[in-house]
Parts: sequence; C-alpha cells; structure tokens
Amino acid sequence: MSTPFEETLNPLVHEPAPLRNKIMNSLRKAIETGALEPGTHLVEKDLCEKLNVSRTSLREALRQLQAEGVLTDHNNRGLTVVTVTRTDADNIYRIRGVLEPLIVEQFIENAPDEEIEALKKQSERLKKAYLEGNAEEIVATKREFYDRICTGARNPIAFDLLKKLTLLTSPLRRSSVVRPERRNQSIQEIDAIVAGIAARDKAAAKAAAEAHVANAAVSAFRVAYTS
Amino acid sequence: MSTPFEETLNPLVHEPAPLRNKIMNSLRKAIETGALEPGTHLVEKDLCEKLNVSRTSLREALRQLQAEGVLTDHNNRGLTVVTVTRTDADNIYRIRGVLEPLIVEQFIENAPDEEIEALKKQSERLKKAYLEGNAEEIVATKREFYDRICTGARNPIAFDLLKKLTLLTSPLRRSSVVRPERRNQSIQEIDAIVAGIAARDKAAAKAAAEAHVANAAVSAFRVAYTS
DNA sequence: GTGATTTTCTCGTATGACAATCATGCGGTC
DNA sequence: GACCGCATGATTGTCATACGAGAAAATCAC
Repeated sequence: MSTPFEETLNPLVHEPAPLRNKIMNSLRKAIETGALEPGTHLVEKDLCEKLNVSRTSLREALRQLQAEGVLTDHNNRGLTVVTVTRTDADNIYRIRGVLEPLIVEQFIENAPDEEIEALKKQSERLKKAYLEGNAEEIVATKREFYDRICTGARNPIAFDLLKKLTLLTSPLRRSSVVRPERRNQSIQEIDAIVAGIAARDKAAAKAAAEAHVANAAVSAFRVAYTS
Repeated sequence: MSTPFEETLNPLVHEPAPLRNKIMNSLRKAIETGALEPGTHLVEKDLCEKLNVSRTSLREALRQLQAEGVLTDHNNRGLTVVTVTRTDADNIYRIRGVLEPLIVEQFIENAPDEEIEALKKQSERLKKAYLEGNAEEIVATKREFYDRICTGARNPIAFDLLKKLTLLTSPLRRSSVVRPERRNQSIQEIDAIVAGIAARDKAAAKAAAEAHVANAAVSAFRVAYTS
C-alpha cells in the first residue's frame, strides 16, 4: 500500500447495467451467432418468459435495437430480425469501404508508436489464429484487432457505426470465415494494412483497408447469394 | 379518371404512427431547432405532462433517441440532450467527408437522367433561396436538395446515417447558415457538385462533395468554437 | 367449398406501485 | 465554522395489470 491514493483509486466507473442493456446484449448476441435467424418474428410475451423479464423492460430494449436497425417493423404487427437483402449488403459494404479507410487514416494520425507496436503484435496473433485456430478463435482475435485499430483512431462515433453495420451483415460473415482460401487472402490484406500503418503511409494503408473490405464483400456474397 | 388504376392507386401505405414516433419527432424537432439545448436534463415526469403521454410511451421514445445518440445517459441518473464536443464534431465531419462523396458516387451510378435534371432544377431553387430567402427557406430548400441526392443514390442506409449525424451537429449548423459570406461559398460548392454529377464525372463530383463538407466544417467551427 | 362471423392473439398505451439510488437540507459534533 | 450523519424528497428502473384495436385464425352457416 505504498502507492498514493491518487494513483490507485480510479473514479469507479458506475456499472449498474440496467436490465434493458442485458436484454439488448442477449438479443444481439443471439442474432450475431445466428440463434435468431433473419426474418424471425419476435413475440413479446414469449421473449418475456424466456428472458424472465417484464414486458416494460423488454419493450424498451426492443425499441433500442429497432433504432439500431437490427430489428425491423413488420407491417405494424410486431418486430422481426432484419433480413439484409443483397442490395442492403452491397450498400453496407460500400459504406464500410469508405469508413474503414477513414479509421485507418485517423489511426495513423492519432495513435502513438506504442499502439502501432501493439497492433503489429496483434496482427501476428491473428495470423497464427488464421493458420491453426478454430473459427471462434479467429473471430475473437480478429475482433480484438479491429477494436485496437478503431480505438486507436480516436473516432468513437465511426467505431460505433462500424459495429452496427457489421452486426447487420453477421449472417453473411459467419459463413464466410470458414472458407480456407479466404483465410490466406485475409492474412495478406491485413498484412498490407499493418504495413501501411507501420510506415505511417496513409495512402497505402487506406488503399489496403478499402481492398480488404471489397474482398470481404466478394467473399461474403459468394457464400450467401451464390452470385 | 381516364388513367388506369395501376397508376393512380398506390398501395396506400398504412400509417398508424404509434405515439412514440410522434414523441420522437417532437423531441427531435425541439433539439434540431434549439428549443432543447445541448446539456438539457430531461425529467420524465415533466415531459409526460408537457406532451400529455404516459411514462411508458415516453420512455420507449427516449430509448430510441438514446440509441440514435441524440440523448445520452447522465451517470444513470436521467438523460440529457447530447453535447457535441469539438472533437466529436470533428469526427462527425470526417465521417460526413467520406459518406457524402460515396452518396454522390452512387447517385452517379444509379440515378437516371431525369433525376439529374430534377437535381439541377433543385439546385437553381437553392441558389435563389440563398440569394433572397430567409434562413428557414434556405434550410428547407437545402434539405430537399440533399434528400434528392440521397434518395437518388439508392443507399437508404447511408442516408439514414447521414440524417443522424447531421442532427447531432445541428446546434453548430444553425448558427452557421446565417453568415452571408458562407452563402456564396456554398453556392459555388454546390454548383461544382451538380456539375460533376451532370457530367457523370465521379472523381470531380466526389472531390466537390468532400470539399463542401470540409468547408462546412470550417464554417461551423468558426462560429461555434471560435478557434 | 366459400363467405361471414366469432374468437384469439398480439401490440399499443395507460396506470399504479415499489425498490434503489441520488440530491438536498438539517441538526449535531468537534 | 467545517464536517459528519441522517432523514427526506425526487427520479429512475422495474414490475404487474388492464383494456382497446386490429389482424389472424378458427368456427360457423350456407
């Protein structure tokens, strides 16, 4: 106990975690993992019983998910898990195709060298996961990689948008990760991004990020819509 | 009544307008117009009485606005109208700086010639409004101009994002429109965008759109943060 | 079988209640 | 006078319950 209080006592971030937030997380995860498939009709009473919460809290959580675009109004007769059409997915990838380069650019602008080093290490972990890990491990490692870039970019608003957008296309991406040939391609693309960032070369990094999104789109579409 | 039914009778979209939507629109407008200033603490009971609605419906509307980022949690003790910091605003304009060029690009890809013609006419109206109209008229005409581009781009998701982002910065933009020197600049920038679109020149149009956002940011910051 | 009628289901909205928590003010102590 | 403890009030979070409206499903009548 030799360290002074000022350094050991943080403001103690208040985490009451209102019930509705837990409900949201639960539903979001269910959608992300595919437990709730697109198009599923949600009946309030059933969900209340399954989650063991009151309708009031449940509905507030539903409203929030609706505002995020994860749930959509079904001709004023309840909510359904949103079904992303091919056109929607196209548009989402177009948006990601400009947002992710922006994030990379801002990372280069704002992240100190330590974070670049940490990012490099994380990309090595990701590479290893791609080569020998299972699907879950890949997804988890990749998410951490993304989080690192997005946090380092110091643009929480864009980060938030990206999270929402990727959640929408999670049904597509789920089936895409398992394809082995996509893995090798991903490794190369991510290497290119990291290399551009390490050199603080905005143009190169942005181009790599854009290409990465474009290829992810192609891969997702190949699986999902058999184009 | 000589026209066939198929052309005169539209599917007649059912508009039940749940109460919570009216509440949302009311609050949104209040924020947009400045009637509710950033930082204002919202007390549920007061709002219920002012709007004459039940707490149930009000809270659902609040949750939705919270998810949109318009309202923010105030240490778990009520909601406040979000205060956009200088950094936030910077990030928002950065995002708009990549989203709006994307919209313009997709407009060029997807909009038929008629819509380009209509856009040109609208830009003329906007020019006239800038020169002789009052602030409200300018805002309304400009909004219609934007709506036309965004709708023509056939990317409703990006459109939605832009609407939410611009709402967040409405306190800044409100004070910026009135500055006369900004008006002339705006006219030129919009002319450049329309010219690029008319020529279906993606690069030119996108560059003009990006420049327009960048200048709008500068103008907004000059007023709001006296940098 | 088909059209009309009734029943059921589900959502939208409202009300009242209670616990938990925070803000405030008051009195007592040093 | 500054500080602590405590009672009080205000506000949110959560719940149970209720009822009307509209759609869907089931039933009935022909």
